[in-house]
Amino acid sequence: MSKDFSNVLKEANLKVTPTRLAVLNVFSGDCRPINAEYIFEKLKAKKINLVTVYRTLSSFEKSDILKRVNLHKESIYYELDDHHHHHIVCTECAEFEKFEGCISTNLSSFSKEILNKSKKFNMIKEHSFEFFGTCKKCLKK
Amino acid sequence: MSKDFSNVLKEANLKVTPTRLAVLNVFSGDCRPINAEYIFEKLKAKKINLVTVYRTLSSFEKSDILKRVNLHKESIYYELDDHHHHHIVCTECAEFEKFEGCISTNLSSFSKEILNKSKKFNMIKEHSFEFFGTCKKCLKK
DNA sequence: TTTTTTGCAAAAGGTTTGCAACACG
DNA sequence: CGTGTTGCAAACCTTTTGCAAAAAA
Repeated sequence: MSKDFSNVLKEANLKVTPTRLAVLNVFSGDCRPINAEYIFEKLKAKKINLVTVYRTLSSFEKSDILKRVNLHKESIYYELDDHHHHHIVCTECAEFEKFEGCISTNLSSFSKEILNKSKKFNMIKEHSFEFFGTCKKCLKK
Repeated sequence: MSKDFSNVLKEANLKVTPTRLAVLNVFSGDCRPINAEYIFEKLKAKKINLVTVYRTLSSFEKSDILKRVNLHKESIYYELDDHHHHHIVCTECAEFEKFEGCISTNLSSFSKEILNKSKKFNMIKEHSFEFFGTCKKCLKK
């Protein structure tokens, strides 16, 4: 059931440890944004310290294995930095959904245009693009 | 130098107090996303409690006077909810810049398309769209 | 006077840090 | 064996809450 992510870690110059492999497996298991607390709960049986989870997430982010996601939530959410996509997020509950397309075609020309007009910036590294709404369940309440 | 925002407060059914007027003036003074700490510092002379600043921001957000902005920063940023725009944010420092255009033309048709495909959502209330990069000053370092 | 707002102190979250013990390579 | 990783305890920082005093309408 669990993949072997040793090579991912080696490529990132991170030592292969049971903790790190376990954390990566949580991400590949439910492929959606998750936070430190969630991983801690999922791995409770392995008695991994919450602090270690935070440090693991932080090092994975630096190594571009994980990516921070902005969900307007109280804590920091990450997901595997594998393919480009965005989210619709429910502002009432924890529900959300991925969507694959971006603003597609004209994004790169749009960002060039922005940079041309900009006095302070001449480089864009990434962008956020999320929709916020109320999910069907919350609408019924 | 300072505008009178009494009517803004009255329309929102909020009582007109010196503290609230002062906070609104900070926002209209530097029109950019700011956080509680910043307002607290700006109004230090008036000896306004930080807790009060938090409560003020919170009530302004509920009344749609202010809007939360997602800047990937550690604390919550707000700005006046007057006209639609987005930001380029420096990931290295506090620098950022507004830009007026949105993903413009095809945003609404894009969001309809997203909702058609979605199983969990049938309503979108708002969206985030921010560029992240390194500002010219930070690039030089 | 009634209700809302404010200040103070304290608590609550989420996240980070220091240091020593441990484990990967 | 050396350096990177982990656990534990404690600190930190931002934000929230409870309660009583003060101010708005």
